[in-house]
Formats: sequence, C-alpha cells, structure tokens
Amino acid sequence: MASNITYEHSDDPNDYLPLRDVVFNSIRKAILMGELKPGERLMEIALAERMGVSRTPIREAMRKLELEGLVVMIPRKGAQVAHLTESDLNDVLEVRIALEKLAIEKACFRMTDAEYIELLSASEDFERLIPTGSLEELAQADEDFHEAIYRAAGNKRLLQVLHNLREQIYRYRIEYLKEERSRELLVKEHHEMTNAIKSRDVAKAQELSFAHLENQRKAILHSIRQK
Amino acid sequence: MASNITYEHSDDPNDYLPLRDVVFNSIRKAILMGELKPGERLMEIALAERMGVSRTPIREAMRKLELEGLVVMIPRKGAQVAHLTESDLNDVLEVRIALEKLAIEKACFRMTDAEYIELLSASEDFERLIPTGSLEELAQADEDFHEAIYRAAGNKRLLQVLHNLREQIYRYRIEYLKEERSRELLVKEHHEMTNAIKSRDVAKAQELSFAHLENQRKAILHSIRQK
DNA sequence: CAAGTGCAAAATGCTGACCGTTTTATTTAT
DNA sequence: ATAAATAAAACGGTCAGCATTTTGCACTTG
Repeated sequence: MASNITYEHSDDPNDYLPLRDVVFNSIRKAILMGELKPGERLMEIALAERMGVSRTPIREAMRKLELEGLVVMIPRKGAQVAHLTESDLNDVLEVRIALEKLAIEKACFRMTDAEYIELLSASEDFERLIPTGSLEELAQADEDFHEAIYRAAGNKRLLQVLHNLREQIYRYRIEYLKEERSRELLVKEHHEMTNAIKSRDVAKAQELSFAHLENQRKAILHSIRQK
Repeated sequence: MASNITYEHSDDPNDYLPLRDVVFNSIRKAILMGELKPGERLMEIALAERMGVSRTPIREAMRKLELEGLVVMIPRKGAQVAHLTESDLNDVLEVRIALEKLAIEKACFRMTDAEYIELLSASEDFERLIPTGSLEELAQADEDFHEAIYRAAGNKRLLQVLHNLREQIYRYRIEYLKEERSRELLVKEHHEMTNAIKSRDVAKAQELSFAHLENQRKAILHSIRQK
C-alpha cells in the first residue's frame, strides 16, 4: 500500500517538499475550502488511508495545523476542525485591524514604484474578476490585494502574523463574497485605499482600512448568526 | 530501552500531557535559556536518547517549534536553533509595539478591579525581586507584569500572538536585564504604566509602553551588535 | 422508552526495527 | 594542503505492534 508514492527528484533540489508539508497543505486547504467542516473529527488512520501515506506525516501535519489554530487537539481524543465563535472572530479581527493599520503606515512610507504597480494591478485583477470569477478566484484576488500592501510594509513577521490571522477567517469570508453588493463595495474600497496609499496619506488609508474590515466583520457576524 | 517510561495516571485526567508536549516544553525552555544556542543542530536521535524517548515525540515537537519560530527546518538536513538577525528583532518589536498599544487601549477600557490588583502586585513583585532575584526570576516577573495587561485586554488571540512575539526575543532580553540601571528604569516604567492604566489614561499609557519597548529594542540591539 | 451498564471495536500515543536517499564526516589520493 | 572517493550518520517515511483510552452499541434496567 502507498507504494505508488515516489519522491520527486527535480533538477532544483529546493522545491522538495516533505510529505508532512504536502499533507499539511492539503488538509489546510480542505478546511479553508469548507470541505472539512468545523467540529469534524480528523482521524489519523482514515486520513492516512485516504491520502495514501502512513500515520507519521499525518500526525506531524496535525501538530502544525494545531498551532495554526485550524485544528483543535484534545489529548487522547484526537483532532477536530476548529470552531470559530463570535468572540473568536471579534478577537481575530481586532488584532488584524491593528496590524493592518501598521502595515499601511509602513507601506505609505516605504512603498516603491514597483510595489505600487503590483498593488494597482492586484486591485484591477479583482475588479476584472467580479463578473465572471468563481468565489475562490475572487477570494484569492482579494487576498493578493492585501498581500501587496503587507509586502510593501517590509516586515516579515508582520506578513506572517497577518497571513495567519487571515487564515482563521478565510472560511467565513467566502460567505461575505457571495453577496453581490459586497463585491461592488470591495472594489470601491480597494480603489480608494490604493489611491490613498499612492498619495502617502496615512490617516486616510488607515481610516479606509478600518471601515473595510469593519464591513467584513459585520457581514461575517451576520452569516455566522444565521447558522 | 526507555521502557522505564510509564504513563502518569493522575486523579485529575486533565493534567495529562502528551510526551510530545513534554519534549516541546523542554526543548523550548532550553532554547530560551540559551542552553541550546542559535545555529546549533538538533538531531532527532541524539535528542531522543538524551531524553529517553523515541524519535516520534521528538519529531512532532519539532514541528511545533518550527511554527513557533524557535527552530528552523531545512528539508533533509534537519533542524537548528533559529538565529535572530537585527532585522528580525526590529520586525518583531515593531509588531509587538503595535499590539501592546492595542492591549493597553483595551485594558484601559475593560480592566476590572481584580485585574488591577493583579497588575499592581505583579509590578510590586518585580520591584521586590530587583535586589535578590536571579535573572530568570526577574525575566519571569517582567513577563508576568505584561501578561497581566494582556489578560486584562480580554482578547485571547491578542494574548496568544503577543506571547509568541515575546518568546522570539526572550533569549536576548536576558542580556538587557543583566544591567543594573536597566532594572531601575524598568521599575519606574512599570509604576508609571500601572498608574496610567488605573486612571484610564490611554494616551499616556500607550506612550509609556512605546518608550518601554523602544528602550528594550536599543538595549538588545546593542547587545546583539557586540557579539 | 429513556437511561445507565458493560463490552467489543477502534483510535491515540508511542516504541522499535527497517529502508531508501541525502548529507556529513572521514579517509585517501593528488 | 586540497580535492576526490568512500564510509558513516541523519533525515523522511513505512510498518507492525502494544498499552491505554475513548467510543459505539447492544443490552439490560427502572
């Protein structure tokens, strides 16, 4: 069993990915995409069989998912997909608002022309996807926009923390994007933020970012309460 | 071998700790205490033998240390204790300053009397330890003081992120505490912050916190550069 | 019929042996 | 001394197995 798994020996040895990371990415994606639902049990043996690997890489991937906050471990009982309570959502977004504020401030000071071009094109990509794009594509484009700001801030740790915070609410943000008027609003907000950052108007950009995230908070809260 | 390891069946089943977490805590502490130095290789077999366990819990602990940022994994080469570059330190402290600012704001709004008592007593404990306390005790007391603020902020995610950020620089903060005048300054700053928070003076408390962390940044930078 | 009891099946946590591949260390040759 | 060749060790993962716990389920009982 699982003997069909062979290691990739690519020319560039740098793109070698341990199996545990393949598993990690795979389960992570499944949780973010909603295929694995909150509360669902994640059993080592079942997962191992489904992915054609042994328990070892599954267990190691689980440790990382645990620290990422996507999975909750109960000793001797196993892992389950983490729930996001209303209070959790508020906590996450509160932190994210504070850090996005920092990111914008830093970006306004340090952003290069090349980085601005990237931000602008991310904004345009998002707009272009509105009519035809799938939910996943839209979510990805929205992420790319924010990532462009984070990267321009030039702080690796900030990038990493924001990445993790966004991951927490990814599952629920999809709900937000389902509504037509949310999307239109997002386009407008992206535009305004892009302009504010270009003109290095820190206060304006921060204010817009705050409103942007507050809108998201309300929408997600609403969709959580409905369930 | 290692068959002398038996599971603890305590009356309270809640204090059961998986071996992987024992290992995790143990290695984590060794890194923070400086017993394991930056760049040092962490070899599974050696660690396993030294701790009297098999490779499995070692490997799983390593995954968590990796995500915590205390250990750097290089595929197929193994794990080593993470280095903290000057740029890393700046990044970490920049984020921490932003989040401590948030914590103080929230604490000023929500702090209960009981929480204030805790903060005050943490501040007093620190002061009391100045003459007699060891470096570890002082570091712990300083942590407790900040934790008291974080907890009063009433945001679990904020607490968690700040905890991790502090861990990153713990190793180097010890250097800071070695100097006599740093300690005196810390006592003063703790006092002033406690008072500002008590009188719910957000701006004042935030300003003090900023200065507090900036002092730390300069001192740590200095000690890093000396090496 | 709901609720507890008891038991069998399954899951977790870990050990130990093993194997292919890669990396590191050591020896040997230049 | 430096470089190439070779041996030793480490990583990454599989597999089988074992003690302990948890869970699912049939079965009884009030």
